[in-house]
Amino acid sequence: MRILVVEDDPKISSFVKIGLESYDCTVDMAYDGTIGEKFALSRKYDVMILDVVIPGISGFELCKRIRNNNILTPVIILTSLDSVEDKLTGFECGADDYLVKPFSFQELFARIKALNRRSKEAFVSPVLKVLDLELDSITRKVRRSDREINLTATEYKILELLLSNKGRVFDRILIAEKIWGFSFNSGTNVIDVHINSLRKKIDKDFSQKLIHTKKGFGYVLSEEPQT
Amino acid sequence: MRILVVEDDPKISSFVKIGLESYDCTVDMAYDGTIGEKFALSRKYDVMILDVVIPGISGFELCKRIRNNNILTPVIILTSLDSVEDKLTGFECGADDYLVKPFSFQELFARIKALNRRSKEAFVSPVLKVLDLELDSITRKVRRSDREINLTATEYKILELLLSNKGRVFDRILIAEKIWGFSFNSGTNVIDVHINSLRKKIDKDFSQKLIHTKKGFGYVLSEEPQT
DNA sequence: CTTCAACCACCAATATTCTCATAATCGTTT
DNA sequence: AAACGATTATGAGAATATTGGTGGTTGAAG
Repeated sequence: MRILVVEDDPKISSFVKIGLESYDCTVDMAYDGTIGEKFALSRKYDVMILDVVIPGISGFELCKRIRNNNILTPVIILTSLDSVEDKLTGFECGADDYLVKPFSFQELFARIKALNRRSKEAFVSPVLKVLDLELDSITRKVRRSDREINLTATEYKILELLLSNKGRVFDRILIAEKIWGFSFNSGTNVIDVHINSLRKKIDKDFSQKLIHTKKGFGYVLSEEPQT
Repeated sequence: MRILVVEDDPKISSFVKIGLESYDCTVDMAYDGTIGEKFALSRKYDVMILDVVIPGISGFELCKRIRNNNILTPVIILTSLDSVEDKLTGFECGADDYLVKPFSFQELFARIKALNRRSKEAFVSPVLKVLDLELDSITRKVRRSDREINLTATEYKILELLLSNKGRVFDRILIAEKIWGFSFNSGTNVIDVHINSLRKKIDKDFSQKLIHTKKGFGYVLSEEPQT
């Protein structure tokens, strides 16, 4: 994890730097706002930690400029300014969190992780999970209620598609495009057959069905019982 | 914005509820953890605010269960437990923020906005909406006043057409072209029949009608009662 | 040679779409 | 205001489309 710290107090900055590095983070330090801005705009970070009262431009101003440059990296304001007004200002400038000094390093790190979890999470999760159905894209294993299920390649691909877009309705053309790479419309019911065998393996023995038919449209994977 | 508040202290919960509602938020309240869980798992919120020390299951446990159910809604822990250990526990349970009582409502709301700003980015589901009627083209779900409505393929297509051109009058030939792909004029009243069944599902139980007839022309979807 | 995944063709069950006959409504003219 | 014709609404059932499921064929891998 790469982190930018903009802070002029050498004690605090080294305290933070050392702490973060002990958790395998790469830390860039800036001791004033102007230098901080150069870092912030030129490199990509996972999180930025900004003090407010620093030489050059203030942390608030810096945060604003970062957002004006369309950089969405999570920002934590870390400052001794503890009034509600200052906190509101911080959030208005586009900060994601505001932590008042003195602070516990553990709390700072927990907040960093929380922010980071959120920005990563949406993208890659090795295990897709809906209810008690799990698909591990690393080991390619599928389980329902901890019972392992053996899927063929095509079944797996279809399930992965539906599972990673839970709630989204796929029509047959779309499924064909995603699985076979081209759109052949109809003349065949391959998809129906594969869906059928998927259902046998995944839904048959469970009262809570996961694969639903949207008649006239296609199929969805959803935890809600079909309407 | 729809918010769940799980809090047993009536003073705090009404304080929060009134505050949020003055900012146009819809607030659901739960006074203990078990009821809170039911709400959290059955409805969709933009943010959930959890106290820790509540009857039934604790806020920490509740947060864990929410995450185990793959619900990514931002969670703020709001509690008087102010030790670093408790904070760490909160974040470990999957919370996004942790605010200690006593707190300023303004700060709480700023944190809600900050979380919401970020979680909105990832989640864009194009929803057509007129008044309390919503059509989600990804999940193909249609709701009126949060009540889910089941439409057939043709009904859905017609509604989508009207909804995405709210206020525009479509004559039958135009509707036929858009839905069936070619213009067959008259000799049939299929469209009337489908409009009729659409109305039964969408307008029948509501005093505010949305589908209107322009005699001699065709149909419009509009929120204004027609002249 | 055997096995198994992938695909295809078909049937029965079910849901949807459409036709048609009739009732209700609207606009216009008397 | 009443009456008329044109237009639209509606219910029922017939016609059609969609889908779940089964069994069989192909072709590739071991």
